[in-house]
Amino acid sequence: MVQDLKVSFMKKSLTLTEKKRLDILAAAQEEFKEKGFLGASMDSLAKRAAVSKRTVYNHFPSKEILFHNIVKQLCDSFSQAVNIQYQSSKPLAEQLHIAAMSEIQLLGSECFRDLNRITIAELIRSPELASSTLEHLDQQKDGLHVWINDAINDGRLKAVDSHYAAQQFLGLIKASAFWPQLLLNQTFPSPEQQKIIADDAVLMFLARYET
Amino acid sequence: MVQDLKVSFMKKSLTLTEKKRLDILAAAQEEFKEKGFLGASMDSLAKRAAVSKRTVYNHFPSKEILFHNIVKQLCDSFSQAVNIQYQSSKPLAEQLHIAAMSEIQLLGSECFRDLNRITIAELIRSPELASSTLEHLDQQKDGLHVWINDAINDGRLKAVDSHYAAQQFLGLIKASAFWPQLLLNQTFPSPEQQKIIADDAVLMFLARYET
DNA sequence: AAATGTAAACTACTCGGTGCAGTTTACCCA
DNA sequence: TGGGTAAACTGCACCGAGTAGTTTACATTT
Repeated sequence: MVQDLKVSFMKKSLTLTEKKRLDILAAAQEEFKEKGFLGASMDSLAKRAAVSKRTVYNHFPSKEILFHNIVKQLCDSFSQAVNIQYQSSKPLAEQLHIAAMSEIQLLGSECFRDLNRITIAELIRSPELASSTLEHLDQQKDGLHVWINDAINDGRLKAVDSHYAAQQFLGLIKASAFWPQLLLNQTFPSPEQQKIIADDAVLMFLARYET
Repeated sequence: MVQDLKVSFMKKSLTLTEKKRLDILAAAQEEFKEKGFLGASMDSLAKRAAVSKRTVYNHFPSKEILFHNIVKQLCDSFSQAVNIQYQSSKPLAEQLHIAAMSEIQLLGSECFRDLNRITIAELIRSPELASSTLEHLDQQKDGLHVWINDAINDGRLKAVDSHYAAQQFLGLIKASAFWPQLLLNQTFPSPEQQKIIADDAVLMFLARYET
């Protein structure tokens, strides 16, 4: 009984304060996504969250800190990276195709798109503001580069700079499934188109690098 | 003699009012490049140009119009597009390599880099603000897509979507010679690296699409 | 009744843009 | 070559709106 009260009390106090926090984060994400760091207004943001501006400042001491929290939150939300484990028993094409498809999935995911819409514009002019994005931005590349190294050591790929090769592979994919969507608001490729994009990337890559 | 006088006279008269105009444009380009459209300040810009703010507004009625003039000026400065003319008598690899190299040259040129630093950030959030860039941004792609169509009609490339194929080819190049420099401030590839990038792009492309 | 969270007013700016008085420059004509 | 006229430039004050962040005073809850 006493415990029940205590639990519900703590739960409520947590959720009520915490709910405001989440409301603020959600509103801030929208605001930053729409208007960028400079364009976003703390007043408008507070209104969006249906919360007093003072409450915003109770949770986040400054606009910059709030921005960093947004970026951090978005980074965490897709922490499961594109994981590709080299397997010497399977065909390279099969493994690469899986990697390509999961990369495309990542590029198309809501949170990844949001993260990029928010940070890339800031990245161009103030690297420190969006610095936490950098590692995440190309963390897939690192996974792929390890896979390529493994395949090279296994004698199944030509000995090339694995970072460079990974960059090529991902560039091929992003050219169709990332940049046009980010910059030109093109629609994201359909599942069939995704398959084609992945296939083409794999074919081109192996035609060049397979031993 | 008379002509000399007239020339120097006209030159002087033009340059003095026009010089201010050019000073303003130069200062505005720096300001926008450093701080973006929102971050740029008309006061700071006027001080940079060593010109009264009123004079700025005498030449350009608003910040937005000034911005558009900057973008227009930068676009015009590399109006000579990447021109690739299909020639059935020459090897595809040779023609593509030339196209790739001139594309890389364009990507590395000062004015093109400036244009992109200024417009891409705005492109993400306010397409209309940087709309004039769109055509120029991918005008090379259009040239390449015509070349691909010609090669297909000549029976030397498989029948594929030429826009898509051009996108792949340019994506391959941009992955190494554009995006890392724009977003991560990486150094531009050396001439030897450029040659490698171009070669790889050509090899991959032809391995996939040559008949 | 105490405490907390709230809204609204407030501070001390900066912004884009304008009005204006006075100065400098450019150009034409005598 | 000199003088006059018109245009352009200057610097300043100023406007209204909006900014991040802070204070104050009220209301709701427990």
